Amino acid sequence: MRADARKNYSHLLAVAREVVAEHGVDASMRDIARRADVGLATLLRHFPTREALFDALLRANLDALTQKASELETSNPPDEALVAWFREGVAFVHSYSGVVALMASAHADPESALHASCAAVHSAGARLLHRAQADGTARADMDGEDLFALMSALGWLVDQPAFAPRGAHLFHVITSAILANPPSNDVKKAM
Amino acid sequence: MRADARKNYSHLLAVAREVVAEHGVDASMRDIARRADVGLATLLRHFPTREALFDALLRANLDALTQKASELETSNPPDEALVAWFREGVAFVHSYSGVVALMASAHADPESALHASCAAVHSAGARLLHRAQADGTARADMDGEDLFALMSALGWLVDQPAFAPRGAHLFHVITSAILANPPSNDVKKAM
DNA sequence: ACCTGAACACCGTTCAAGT
DNA sequence: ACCTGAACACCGTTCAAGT
Repeated sequence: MRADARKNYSHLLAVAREVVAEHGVDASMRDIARRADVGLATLLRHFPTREALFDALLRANLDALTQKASELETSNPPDEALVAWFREGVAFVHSYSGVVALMASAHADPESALHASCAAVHSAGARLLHRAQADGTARADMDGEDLFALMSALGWLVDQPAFAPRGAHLFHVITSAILANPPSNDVKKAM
Repeated sequence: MRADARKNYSHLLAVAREVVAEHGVDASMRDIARRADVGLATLLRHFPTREALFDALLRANLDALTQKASELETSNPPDEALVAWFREGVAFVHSYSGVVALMASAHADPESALHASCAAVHSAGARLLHRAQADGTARADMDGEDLFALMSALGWLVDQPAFAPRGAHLFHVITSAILANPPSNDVKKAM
């Protein structure tokens, strides 16, 4: 990669981060290019599709979420670790408006650039869930896929202005469904 | 309304129903007009905004959902009635792809054409919830808003190709969170 | 190698002109 | 009253032409 290309690349990424923070995942590619003082075709050259752009934007965060699961796995009781990580996950999908739909489709499509990172998050979560299930503190009739789905659903909920104010409470309700024997004190402690 | 106008109106509505069934709520207005063999401006004249179109498309179904709540209220035990209606609601938001986001925003915006019908659904659900709470079969720390939110979240989940296959199971998980004392047999009976 | 303007096919909105 | 084509300002995609 040539020097000017590399400079364009990182500048575009920084600008994209701003614009997406403002307008969510439906931000206009043209708008990003404009704000970066660069031709639209140049943006498309670095990121041929909107998904490629979000791959670059989100990969680090997704990997951090996977990493977080490993840490919690060794240092916390299974149920608290699960809830703490679940909270972390919901917060992440809330980081950019609309990102949850993107992840859901990336998760379904193996061709997607984000698929690998999503799968890593998925299985990191599954490990935490299985540990809590073995411990008897998480309901047995769930798997990593269900956990991922519920995390996404909560992410979607807090993304809706109508439901965002109730986010914390809805988190509590869904969490209590995941924990087989939900003593509300323990849940609050883990939060 | 003139005769030709009325004819156009109902024809547009029928065509819109088809196109939306195919392409979801993001269907192009231009496309609908085209398929109806009518000028785009004519479509916009009858339905000035996409939301006005969906008001016409969905109002009958929303009112039916409200009606359904009243019926269940008189003829079923509180917990079964609640679960049965909840299921009905999830099925409805699944009727057109993407309709759940539309409803969430209509619910938040009092100016929306769909606001009244959404509010009616909302309070019909709240009545069923309160009845089950008084009965002791639904958890006490929820209100109609939470019920509406969870219904929407499930609607969103089954709308995602990645999660749709697990819809029934996720319904069961969330339902068990709503019912304070969830004996899985009773839940299944109510389904 | 890398960048870019321009052409293309789409979209929703608006409005003057037709019947 | 009601309909409509056309102009407008947007969008993402593509590509020949520039450095």
